[in-house]
Amino acid sequence: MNVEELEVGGTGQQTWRIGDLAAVSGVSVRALHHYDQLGLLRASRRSAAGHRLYLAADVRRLHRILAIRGFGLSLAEIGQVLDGEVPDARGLIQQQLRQVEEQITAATALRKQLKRILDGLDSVQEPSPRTLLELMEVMKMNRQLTTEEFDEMQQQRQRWADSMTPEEHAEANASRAEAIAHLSDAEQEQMRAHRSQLRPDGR
Amino acid sequence: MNVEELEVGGTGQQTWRIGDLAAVSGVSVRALHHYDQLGLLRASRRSAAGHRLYLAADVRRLHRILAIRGFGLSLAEIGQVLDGEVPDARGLIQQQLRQVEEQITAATALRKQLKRILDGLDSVQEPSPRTLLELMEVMKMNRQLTTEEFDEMQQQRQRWADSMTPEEHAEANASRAEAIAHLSDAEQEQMRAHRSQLRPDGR
DNA sequence: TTGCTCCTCACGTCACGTGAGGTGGC
DNA sequence: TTGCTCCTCACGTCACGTGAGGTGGC
Repeated sequence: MNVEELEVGGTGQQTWRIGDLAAVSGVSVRALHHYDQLGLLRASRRSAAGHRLYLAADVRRLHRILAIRGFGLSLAEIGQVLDGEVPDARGLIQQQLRQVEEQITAATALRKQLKRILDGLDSVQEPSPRTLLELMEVMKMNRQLTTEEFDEMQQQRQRWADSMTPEEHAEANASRAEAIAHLSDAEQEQMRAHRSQLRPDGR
Repeated sequence: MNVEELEVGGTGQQTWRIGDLAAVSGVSVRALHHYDQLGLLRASRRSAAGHRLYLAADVRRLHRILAIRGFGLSLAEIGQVLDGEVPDARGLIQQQLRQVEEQITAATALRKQLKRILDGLDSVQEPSPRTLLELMEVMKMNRQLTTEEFDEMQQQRQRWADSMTPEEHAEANASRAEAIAHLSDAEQEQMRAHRSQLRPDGR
Protein backbone atom coordinates (compact mmCIF):
# COMPACT_ATOMS: atom_id res chain seq x y z
CA MET A 1 0.00 0.00 0.00
CA ASN A 2 1.20 3.40 -1.02
CA VAL A 3 0.15 6.56 0.80
CA GLU A 4 -0.12 9.17 -1.92
CA GLU A 5 0.74 12.79 -1.53
CA LEU A 6 -0.51 14.67 -4.53
CA GLU A 7 -0.30 18.35 -5.30
CA VAL A 8 -3.52 19.09 -7.08
CA GLY A 9 -4.57 22.44 -8.52
CA GLY A 10 -1.74 24.25 -6.81
CA THR A 11 -3.43 24.26 -3.41
CA GLY A 12 -0.76 22.10 -1.83
CA GLN A 13 -3.28 19.96 0.04
CA GLN A 14 -2.43 16.38 0.89
CA THR A 15 -4.97 13.96 -0.61
CA TRP A 16 -5.78 10.27 -0.32
CA ARG A 17 -6.78 7.89 -3.04
CA ILE A 18 -9.73 5.66 -2.23
CA GLY A 19 -7.71 2.44 -2.14
CA ASP A 20 -5.21 3.83 0.32
CA LEU A 21 -7.90 5.28 2.54
CA ALA A 22 -9.67 1.92 2.52
CA ALA A 23 -6.45 0.13 3.45
CA VAL A 24 -5.58 2.33 6.42
CA SER A 25 -9.13 2.66 7.73
CA GLY A 26 -10.06 -0.98 7.36
CA VAL A 27 -13.24 -0.45 5.35
CA SER A 28 -13.72 -1.66 1.78
CA VAL A 29 -13.54 0.51 -1.30
CA ARG A 30 -17.11 -0.50 -1.99
CA ALA A 31 -18.14 0.74 1.45
CA LEU A 32 -16.58 4.13 0.68
CA HIS A 33 -18.48 4.19 -2.61
CA HIS A 34 -21.59 3.40 -0.61
CA TYR A 35 -20.98 6.23 1.87
CA ASP A 36 -20.43 8.55 -1.09
CA GLN A 37 -23.70 7.49 -2.66
CA LEU A 38 -25.59 8.14 0.58
CA GLY A 39 -23.93 11.54 0.96
CA LEU A 40 -22.47 10.39 4.25
CA LEU A 41 -18.86 10.86 3.13
CA ARG A 42 -18.03 12.65 -0.10
CA ALA A 43 -14.50 13.01 -1.43
CA SER A 44 -13.86 16.76 -1.44
CA ARG A 45 -12.03 16.57 -4.75
CA ARG A 46 -11.88 14.56 -7.93
CA SER A 47 -8.84 14.10 -10.17
CA ALA A 48 -8.99 15.00 -13.85
CA ALA A 49 -9.90 11.38 -14.54
CA GLY A 50 -12.73 11.44 -12.02
CA HIS A 51 -10.88 9.58 -9.26
CA ARG A 52 -11.95 10.45 -5.72
CA LEU A 53 -9.41 12.50 -3.75
CA TYR A 54 -10.00 12.66 0.00
CA LEU A 55 -8.70 15.60 2.03
CA ALA A 56 -7.61 15.45 5.67
CA ALA A 57 -11.03 16.69 6.76
CA ASP A 58 -12.64 13.81 4.85
CA VAL A 59 -10.37 11.36 6.62
CA ARG A 60 -11.32 12.81 9.99
CA ARG A 61 -14.97 12.55 9.06
CA LEU A 62 -14.48 8.89 8.16
CA HIS A 63 -12.89 8.23 11.53
CA ARG A 64 -15.89 9.76 13.26
CA ILE A 65 -18.23 7.69 11.13
CA LEU A 66 -16.42 4.53 12.14
CA ALA A 67 -16.37 5.56 15.77
CA ILE A 68 -20.11 6.17 15.85
CA ARG A 69 -20.76 3.03 13.84
CA GLY A 70 -19.18 1.18 16.74
CA PHE A 71 -22.17 2.24 18.81
CA GLY A 72 -24.51 0.30 16.55
CA LEU A 73 -26.12 3.27 14.82
CA SER A 74 -27.34 2.93 11.24
CA LEU A 75 -25.61 4.95 8.52
CA ALA A 76 -28.62 7.27 8.32
CA GLU A 77 -28.42 7.90 12.05
CA ILE A 78 -24.69 8.49 11.85
CA GLY A 79 -25.37 11.18 9.28
CA GLN A 80 -27.78 12.86 11.69
CA VAL A 81 -25.30 12.75 14.54
CA LEU A 82 -22.60 14.30 12.35
CA ASP A 83 -25.11 16.96 11.35
CA GLY A 84 -25.31 18.14 14.91
CA GLU A 85 -28.22 16.27 16.44
CA VAL A 86 -25.92 15.16 19.23
CA PRO A 87 -27.67 14.07 22.41
CA ASP A 88 -26.59 15.11 25.86
CA ALA A 89 -22.91 14.29 26.15
CA ARG A 90 -22.83 13.72 29.89
CA GLY A 91 -25.68 11.23 29.74
CA LEU A 92 -24.02 9.44 26.87
CA ILE A 93 -20.76 9.08 28.73
CA GLN A 94 -22.42 7.97 31.95
CA GLN A 95 -24.37 5.41 29.99
CA GLN A 96 -21.14 4.21 28.39
CA LEU A 97 -19.49 4.04 31.78
CA ARG A 98 -22.26 1.87 33.21
CA GLN A 99 -22.04 -0.43 30.23
CA VAL A 100 -18.29 -0.74 30.49
CA GLU A 101 -18.55 -1.60 34.16
CA GLU A 102 -21.13 -4.27 33.41
CA GLN A 103 -18.85 -5.58 30.71
CA ILE A 104 -15.98 -5.87 33.15
CA THR A 105 -18.11 -7.71 35.67
CA ALA A 106 -19.52 -10.07 33.07
CA ALA A 107 -16.16 -10.70 31.43
CA THR A 108 -14.53 -11.43 34.77
CA ALA A 109 -17.22 -13.98 35.61
CA LEU A 110 -16.88 -15.49 32.14
CA ARG A 111 -13.11 -15.80 32.53
CA LYS A 112 -13.61 -17.71 35.75
CA GLN A 113 -16.02 -20.13 34.07
CA LEU A 114 -13.76 -20.67 31.09
CA LYS A 115 -10.83 -21.45 33.37
CA ARG A 116 -12.94 -23.95 35.27
CA ILE A 117 -13.92 -25.70 32.06
CA LEU A 118 -10.32 -25.72 30.86
CA ASP A 119 -9.29 -27.41 34.09
CA GLY A 120 -11.95 -30.01 33.50
CA LEU A 121 -10.67 -30.64 30.00
CA ASP A 122 -7.09 -30.97 31.13
CA SER A 123 -7.87 -33.57 33.76
CA VAL A 124 -10.28 -35.64 31.68
CA GLN A 125 -8.17 -35.44 28.53
CA GLU A 126 -11.20 -36.03 26.31
CA PRO A 127 -13.87 -33.31 26.15
CA SER A 128 -17.02 -35.00 27.36
CA PRO A 129 -20.42 -34.13 25.93
CA ARG A 130 -21.23 -32.71 29.35
CA THR A 131 -18.34 -30.27 29.17
CA LEU A 132 -19.30 -29.30 25.66
CA LEU A 133 -22.81 -28.57 26.82
CA GLU A 134 -21.37 -26.55 29.66
CA LEU A 135 -19.36 -24.60 27.12
CA MET A 136 -22.50 -23.97 25.14
CA GLU A 137 -24.11 -22.55 28.25
CA VAL A 138 -21.23 -20.19 28.84
CA MET A 139 -21.36 -19.08 25.25
CA LYS A 140 -25.06 -18.47 25.59
CA MET A 141 -24.54 -16.39 28.70
CA ASN A 142 -21.96 -14.33 26.95
CA ARG A 143 -24.29 -13.66 24.05
CA GLN A 144 -27.22 -12.77 26.26
CA LEU A 145 -25.23 -10.21 28.17
CA THR A 146 -24.08 -8.58 24.98
CA THR A 147 -27.60 -8.58 23.62
CA GLU A 148 -29.01 -7.06 26.78
CA GLU A 149 -26.41 -4.33 26.77
CA PHE A 150 -27.24 -3.62 23.18
CA ASP A 151 -30.97 -3.46 23.82
CA GLU A 152 -30.41 -1.13 26.72
CA MET A 153 -28.36 1.11 24.47
CA GLN A 154 -31.07 1.19 21.84
CA GLN A 155 -33.70 2.03 24.46
CA GLN A 156 -31.51 4.80 25.82
CA ARG A 157 -31.21 6.28 22.36
CA GLN A 158 -34.96 6.16 21.99
CA ARG A 159 -35.43 7.93 25.30
CA TRP A 160 -33.06 10.65 24.16
CA ALA A 161 -34.91 11.11 20.91
CA ASP A 162 -38.31 11.15 22.60
CA SER A 163 -37.45 13.39 25.50
CA MET A 164 -35.81 16.26 23.64
CA THR A 165 -37.90 19.43 24.02
CA PRO A 166 -37.74 22.12 21.34
CA GLU A 167 -35.58 24.18 23.73
CA GLU A 168 -33.14 21.30 24.06
CA HIS A 169 -33.06 20.93 20.33
CA ALA A 170 -32.21 24.62 20.07
CA GLU A 171 -29.52 24.24 22.70
CA ALA A 172 -28.06 21.26 20.91
CA ASN A 173 -27.97 23.28 17.74
CA ALA A 174 -26.28 26.19 19.48
CA SER A 175 -23.61 23.97 20.97
CA ARG A 176 -23.20 22.48 17.54
CA ALA A 177 -22.63 25.95 16.05
CA GLU A 178 -19.98 26.49 18.72
CA ALA A 179 -18.34 23.22 17.76
CA ILE A 180 -18.40 24.09 14.08
CA ALA A 181 -16.53 27.30 14.81
CA HIS A 182 -13.61 25.17 15.94
CA LEU A 183 -13.44 23.15 12.76
CA SER A 184 -11.25 23.84 9.73
CA ASP A 185 -12.62 25.71 6.74
CA ALA A 186 -12.62 22.58 4.60
CA GLU A 187 -14.54 20.69 7.27
CA GLN A 188 -17.12 23.47 7.57
CA GLU A 189 -17.50 23.48 3.80
CA GLN A 190 -17.94 19.72 3.90
CA MET A 191 -20.69 19.96 6.48
CA ARG A 192 -22.47 22.73 4.63
CA ALA A 193 -22.38 20.76 1.39
CA HIS A 194 -23.67 17.72 3.20
CA ARG A 195 -26.50 19.55 4.92
CA SER A 196 -27.65 21.46 1.87
CA GLN A 197 -27.91 18.16 0.13
CA LEU A 198 -30.01 16.59 2.85
CA ARG A 199 -32.14 19.69 3.43
CA PRO A 200 -32.51 21.67 0.20
CA ASP A 201 -34.35 24.42 2.11
CA GLY A 202 -30.94 25.70 3.18
CA ARG A 203 -31.47 25.41 6.95
CA MET B 1 -47.67 -14.34 26.99
CA ASN B 2 -49.03 -17.76 27.67
CA VAL B 3 -46.85 -20.85 27.90
CA GLU B 4 -48.92 -23.61 26.35
CA GLU B 5 -48.93 -27.19 27.44
CA LEU B 6 -50.74 -29.25 24.87
CA GLU B 7 -51.42 -32.96 24.82
CA VAL B 8 -51.20 -33.91 21.18
CA GLY B 9 -51.75 -37.31 19.67
CA GLY B 10 -51.75 -38.94 23.06
CA THR B 11 -47.96 -38.85 23.45
CA GLY B 12 -48.13 -36.53 26.44
CA GLN B 13 -45.26 -34.38 25.20
CA GLN B 14 -45.07 -30.74 26.19
CA THR B 15 -45.07 -28.47 23.14
CA TRP B 16 -44.50 -24.77 22.44
CA ARG B 17 -46.35 -22.55 20.04
CA ILE B 18 -44.18 -20.35 17.85
CA GLY B 19 -45.25 -17.10 19.46
CA ASP B 20 -44.44 -18.30 22.96
CA LEU B 21 -41.11 -19.69 21.88
CA ALA B 22 -40.29 -16.39 20.22
CA ALA B 23 -41.25 -14.47 23.36
CA VAL B 24 -39.12 -16.49 25.74
CA SER B 25 -36.12 -16.84 23.45
CA GLY B 26 -36.04 -13.24 22.30
CA VAL B 27 -36.08 -13.94 18.58
CA SER B 28 -38.90 -12.93 16.23
CA VAL B 29 -41.56 -15.25 14.87
CA ARG B 30 -40.30 -14.36 11.42
CA ALA B 31 -36.79 -15.45 12.42
CA LEU B 32 -38.17 -18.84 13.49
CA HIS B 33 -39.96 -19.10 10.15
CA HIS B 34 -36.64 -18.29 8.51
CA TYR B 35 -34.78 -20.98 10.46
CA ASP B 36 -37.49 -23.43 9.49
CA GLN B 37 -37.15 -22.52 5.83
CA LEU B 38 -33.38 -23.06 5.97
CA GLY B 39 -33.83 -26.40 7.72
CA LEU B 40 -31.84 -25.05 10.65
CA LEU B 41 -34.67 -25.48 13.14
CA ARG B 42 -37.79 -27.42 12.23
CA ALA B 43 -40.77 -27.76 14.55
CA SER B 44 -41.00 -31.49 15.26
CA ARG B 45 -44.78 -31.41 15.07
CA ARG B 46 -47.63 -29.56 13.44
CA SER B 47 -51.15 -29.15 14.82
CA ALA B 48 -54.17 -30.24 12.81
CA ALA B 49 -54.39 -26.67 11.51
CA GLY B 50 -50.73 -26.68 10.42
CA HIS B 51 -49.45 -24.64 13.37
CA ARG B 52 -45.85 -25.37 14.36
CA LEU B 53 -45.44 -27.26 17.64
CA TYR B 54 -41.95 -27.26 19.12
CA LEU B 55 -40.82 -30.06 21.42
CA ALA B 56 -38.31 -29.71 24.26
CA ALA B 57 -35.53 -30.96 21.97
CA ASP B 58 -36.38 -28.22 19.47
CA VAL B 59 -36.17 -25.62 22.21
CA ARG B 60 -32.76 -26.94 23.26
CA ARG B 61 -31.63 -26.80 19.66
CA LEU B 62 -32.77 -23.19 19.44
CA HIS B 63 -30.76 -22.31 22.52
CA ARG B 64 -27.68 -23.82 20.94
CA ILE B 65 -28.29 -21.92 17.72
CA LEU B 66 -28.50 -18.66 19.66
CA ALA B 67 -25.40 -19.50 21.65
CA ILE B 68 -23.36 -20.18 18.55
CA ARG B 69 -24.81 -17.17 16.78
CA GLY B 70 -23.23 -15.12 19.55
CA PHE B 71 -19.85 -16.12 18.14
CA GLY B 72 -20.63 -14.37 14.87
CA LEU B 73 -21.16 -17.47 12.74
CA SER B 74 -23.58 -17.37 9.81
CA LEU B 75 -26.73 -19.48 9.96
CA ALA B 76 -25.24 -21.89 7.41
CA GLU B 77 -22.15 -22.31 9.56
CA ILE B 78 -24.27 -22.82 12.67
CA GLY B 79 -25.99 -25.67 10.86
CA GLN B 80 -22.62 -27.27 10.17
CA VAL B 81 -21.51 -26.93 13.77
CA LEU B 82 -24.74 -28.54 14.99
CA ASP B 83 -24.15 -31.31 12.45
CA GLY B 84 -20.99 -32.28 14.23
CA GLU B 85 -18.20 -30.38 12.54
CA VAL B 86 -17.12 -29.07 15.91
CA PRO B 87 -13.56 -27.81 16.04
CA ASP B 88 -11.14 -28.62 18.83
CA ALA B 89 -12.87 -27.65 22.06
CA ARG B 90 -9.73 -26.86 24.05
CA GLY B 91 -8.45 -24.46 21.40
CA LEU B 92 -11.84 -22.81 21.23
CA ILE B 93 -11.96 -22.23 24.96
CA GLN B 94 -8.39 -20.98 25.15
CA GLN B 95 -9.13 -18.59 22.34
CA GLN B 96 -12.22 -17.40 24.20
CA LEU B 97 -10.19 -16.99 27.36
CA ARG B 98 -7.61 -14.82 25.63
CA GLN B 99 -10.34 -12.68 24.12
CA VAL B 100 -12.08 -12.25 27.43
CA GLU B 101 -8.85 -11.18 29.07
CA GLU B 102 -8.23 -8.64 26.33
CA GLN B 103 -11.78 -7.44 26.80
CA ILE B 104 -11.20 -6.92 30.50
CA THR B 105 -7.99 -5.00 29.90
CA ALA B 106 -9.55 -2.84 27.19
CA ALA B 107 -12.72 -2.19 29.17
CA THR B 108 -10.76 -1.23 32.26
CA ALA B 109 -8.72 1.27 30.28
CA LEU B 110 -11.87 2.61 28.68
CA ARG B 111 -13.53 3.05 32.07
CA LYS B 112 -10.58 5.12 33.23
CA GLN B 113 -10.81 7.35 30.17
CA LEU B 114 -14.54 7.80 30.50
CA LYS B 115 -14.18 8.81 34.12
CA ARG B 116 -11.52 11.33 33.20
CA ILE B 117 -13.79 12.87 30.57
CA LEU B 118 -16.71 12.93 33.01
CA ASP B 119 -14.52 14.85 35.49
CA GLY B 120 -13.70 17.30 32.73
CA LEU B 121 -17.38 17.76 31.94
CA ASP B 122 -18.30 18.30 35.58
CA SER B 123 -15.71 21.02 36.11
CA VAL B 124 -16.25 22.83 32.82
CA GLN B 125 -20.06 22.57 32.99
CA GLU B 126 -20.35 22.96 29.21
CA PRO B 127 -19.02 20.12 27.06
CA SER B 128 -16.37 21.75 24.91
CA PRO B 129 -15.76 20.65 21.36
CA ARG B 130 -12.37 19.42 22.57
CA THR B 131 -14.00 17.10 25.07
CA LEU B 132 -16.43 15.87 22.46
CA LEU B 133 -13.55 15.09 20.13
CA GLU B 134 -11.85 13.30 22.99
CA LEU B 135 -15.01 11.27 23.45
CA MET B 136 -14.99 10.41 19.78
CA GLU B 137 -11.44 9.15 20.15
CA VAL B 138 -12.41 6.93 23.05
CA MET B 139 -15.35 5.59 21.12
CA LYS B 140 -13.10 4.91 18.17
CA MET B 141 -10.65 3.02 20.35
CA ASN B 142 -13.46 0.95 21.72
CA ARG B 143 -14.65 0.05 18.25
CA GLN B 144 -11.18 -0.79 16.96
CA LEU B 145 -10.54 -3.18 19.80
CA THR B 146 -13.82 -4.93 19.17
CA THR B 147 -13.12 -5.13 15.46
CA GLU B 148 -9.65 -6.52 16.03
CA GLU B 149 -11.00 -9.16 18.36
CA PHE B 150 -13.60 -10.08 15.81
CA ASP B 151 -11.05 -10.34 13.00
CA GLU B 152 -8.85 -12.49 15.16
CA MET B 153 -11.78 -14.79 15.83
CA GLN B 154 -12.56 -15.11 12.15
CA GLN B 155 -8.95 -15.92 11.38
CA GLN B 156 -8.89 -18.50 14.13
CA ARG B 157 -11.92 -20.18 12.64
CA GLN B 158 -10.21 -20.22 9.26
CA ARG B 159 -7.11 -21.81 10.76
CA TRP B 160 -9.25 -24.52 12.33
CA ALA B 161 -11.01 -25.28 9.07
CA ASP B 162 -7.74 -25.27 7.10
CA SER B 163 -5.66 -27.28 9.52
CA MET B 164 -8.02 -30.20 10.07
CA THR B 165 -6.46 -33.37 8.69
CA PRO B 166 -8.71 -36.23 7.53
CA GLU B 167 -7.79 -38.05 10.75
CA GLU B 168 -8.90 -35.11 12.83
CA HIS B 169 -12.11 -34.95 10.88
CA ALA B 170 -12.65 -38.63 11.67
CA GLU B 171 -11.88 -38.01 15.32
CA ALA B 172 -14.29 -35.09 15.43
CA ASN B 173 -16.95 -37.29 13.92
CA ALA B 174 -16.27 -40.04 16.45
CA SER B 175 -16.53 -37.65 19.36
CA ARG B 176 -19.70 -36.35 17.78
CA ALA B 177 -21.14 -39.89 17.66
CA GLU B 178 -20.28 -40.18 21.33
CA ALA B 179 -22.06 -36.94 22.03
CA ILE B 180 -25.12 -38.01 20.07
CA ALA B 181 -25.40 -41.12 22.19
CA HIS B 182 -26.08 -38.88 25.17
CA LEU B 183 -28.95 -37.05 23.50
CA SER B 184 -32.63 -37.88 23.75
CA ASP B 185 -34.38 -39.94 21.07
CA ALA B 186 -36.28 -36.93 19.79
CA GLU B 187 -33.08 -34.93 19.54
CA GLN B 188 -31.34 -37.70 17.62
CA GLU B 189 -34.27 -37.95 15.25
CA GLN B 190 -34.11 -34.22 14.79
CA MET B 191 -30.45 -34.35 13.88
CA ARG B 192 -30.92 -37.25 11.49
CA ALA B 193 -33.76 -35.49 9.73
CA HIS B 194 -31.68 -32.36 9.49
CA ARG B 195 -28.63 -34.15 8.10
CA SER B 196 -30.50 -36.24 5.58
CA GLN B 197 -31.96 -33.05 4.27
CA LEU B 198 -28.59 -31.38 3.89
CA ARG B 199 -26.84 -34.47 2.56
CA PRO B 200 -29.30 -36.67 0.64
CA ASP B 201 -26.58 -39.32 0.26
CA GLY B 202 -27.49 -40.47 3.75
CA ARG B 203 -24.04 -39.96 5.31
C1' DT C 1 2.03 -2.99 -23.96
C1' DT C 2 1.08 -4.83 -19.35
C1' DG C 3 -0.65 -4.20 -14.34
C1' DC C 4 -2.81 -2.08 -11.16
C1' DT C 5 -6.16 1.17 -9.60
C1' DC C 6 -9.88 3.60 -10.45
C1' DC C 7 -14.77 4.53 -12.49
C1' DT C 8 -20.10 3.61 -12.94
C1' DC C 9 -23.97 0.58 -13.35
C1' DA C 10 -26.50 -3.10 -11.56
C1' DC C 11 -27.67 -7.45 -9.74
C1' DG C 12 -26.71 -10.59 -5.56
C1' DT C 13 -26.54 -11.66 -0.55
C1' DC C 14 -27.58 -12.27 4.27
C1' DA C 15 -30.91 -12.23 7.98
C1' DC C 16 -34.55 -11.17 8.52
C1' DG C 17 -38.92 -7.04 8.42
C1' DT C 18 -43.29 -6.12 6.74
C1' DG C 19 -47.53 -6.25 4.83
C1' DA C 20 -51.23 -9.13 2.04
C1' DG C 21 -54.80 -12.29 2.27
C1' DG C 22 -56.61 -16.18 4.58
C1' DT C 23 -57.54 -19.82 8.38
C1' DG C 24 -58.32 -21.48 13.25
C1' DG C 25 -59.35 -21.97 18.30
C1' DC C 26 -61.28 -19.83 22.71
C1' DT D 1 -69.07 -12.60 16.17
C1' DT D 2 -64.76 -10.54 17.70
C1' DG D 3 -59.56 -10.93 18.86
C1' DC D 4 -55.63 -12.94 18.76
C1' DT D 5 -52.45 -16.15 16.82
C1' DC D 6 -51.16 -18.70 13.31
C1' DC D 7 -50.31 -19.82 8.15
C1' DT D 8 -47.92 -19.05 3.35
C1' DC D 9 -46.33 -16.16 -0.30
C1' DA D 10 -43.61 -12.44 -1.70
C1' DC D 11 -41.56 -8.04 -1.93
C1' DG D 12 -38.60 -4.67 0.93
C1' DT D 13 -34.43 -3.36 3.64
C1' DC D 14 -29.80 -2.56 5.21
C1' DA D 15 -24.90 -2.52 4.29
C1' DC D 16 -22.53 -3.66 1.54
C1' DG D 17 -20.20 -7.91 -2.04
C1' DT D 18 -19.33 -9.03 -6.60
C1' DG D 19 -18.77 -9.11 -11.21
C1' DA D 20 -19.25 -6.44 -15.94
C1' DG D 21 -17.25 -3.42 -19.01
C1' DG D 22 -14.41 0.49 -19.53
C1' DT D 23 -10.78 4.29 -18.55
C1' DG D 24 -6.25 6.14 -16.75
C1' DG D 25 -1.42 6.82 -15.05
C1' DC D 26 3.35 4.77 -14.30
